[in-house]
Amino acid sequence: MPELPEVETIARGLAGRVMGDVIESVWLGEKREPLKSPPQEIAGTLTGKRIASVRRLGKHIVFDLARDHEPRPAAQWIVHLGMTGQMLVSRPEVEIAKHTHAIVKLASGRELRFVDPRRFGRLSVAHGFETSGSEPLEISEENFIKLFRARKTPIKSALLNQKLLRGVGNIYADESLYRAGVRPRRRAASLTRDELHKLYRAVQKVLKEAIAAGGSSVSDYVDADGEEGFFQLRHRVYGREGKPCYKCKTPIKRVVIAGRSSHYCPKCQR
DNA sequence: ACTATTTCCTGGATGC
DNA sequence: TGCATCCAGGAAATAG
Repeated sequence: MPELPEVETIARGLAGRVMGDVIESVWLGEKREPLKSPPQEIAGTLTGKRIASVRRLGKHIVFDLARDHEPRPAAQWIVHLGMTGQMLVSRPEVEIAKHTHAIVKLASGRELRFVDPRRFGRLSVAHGFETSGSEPLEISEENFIKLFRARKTPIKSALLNQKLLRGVGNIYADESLYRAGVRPRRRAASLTRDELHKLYRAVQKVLKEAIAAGGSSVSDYVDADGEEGFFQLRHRVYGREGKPCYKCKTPIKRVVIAGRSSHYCPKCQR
């Protein structure tokens, strides 16, 4: 499931392959769920535009679209991959995968294909796209600590709240809390300054390491080249229910918090 | 202004 | 083997 490190990896891969290319035409499938903007608006905004840049914002992929010969982007194509979404660069002769919801033909002859079996992903267009929340790799420690002050919700839920931090999902929330030694059910406001300091460092460390590893490949995540990441090999708690903690051998516990499976070591995390 | 719960989706795993 | 049921979860919608 693509979170910040996976989306960063994908956006970088896409930038290297389609930046500067021009969109010739757009095909959108029958299903309406994957579209957040009306289909004519998406097709109309994309067609004829040059892809000036591709970047990540939270868990979104942002394609900056410019009119030919104009340096400033006139619009953005926003892609959220949801859980099972993939954005692939394909040659036109490659067979169209099941659950392909959009095909964008490029002047270079290749195609951008959006494939998403579960249809939790979303496509939209925008002008001056913004999202709420802070980038976890850019926020200052002082502002990070302020985010959680006076919040009654479990720290795990607060980490997943995109209006606070954007880009942290279930895997990296669990991995960060383990490294910070904090139990996921703790009320956010109950964390001490020292625990918040450790959590700040842990979130940044985990995200940076995961980006360096090309993300975590669980379920069907692959990057723009169809390559898997390998950070899943370094997960210390996520997906390790019942297995021994790497530090103390205590079996890792799994509980459900706000409908999300949450993994932690009952001895190392307090 | 927050917080908690429900809903959307399909493929893979599980159970009988 | 076949069929039914459950589960994964990001974010929006709904309810409190």
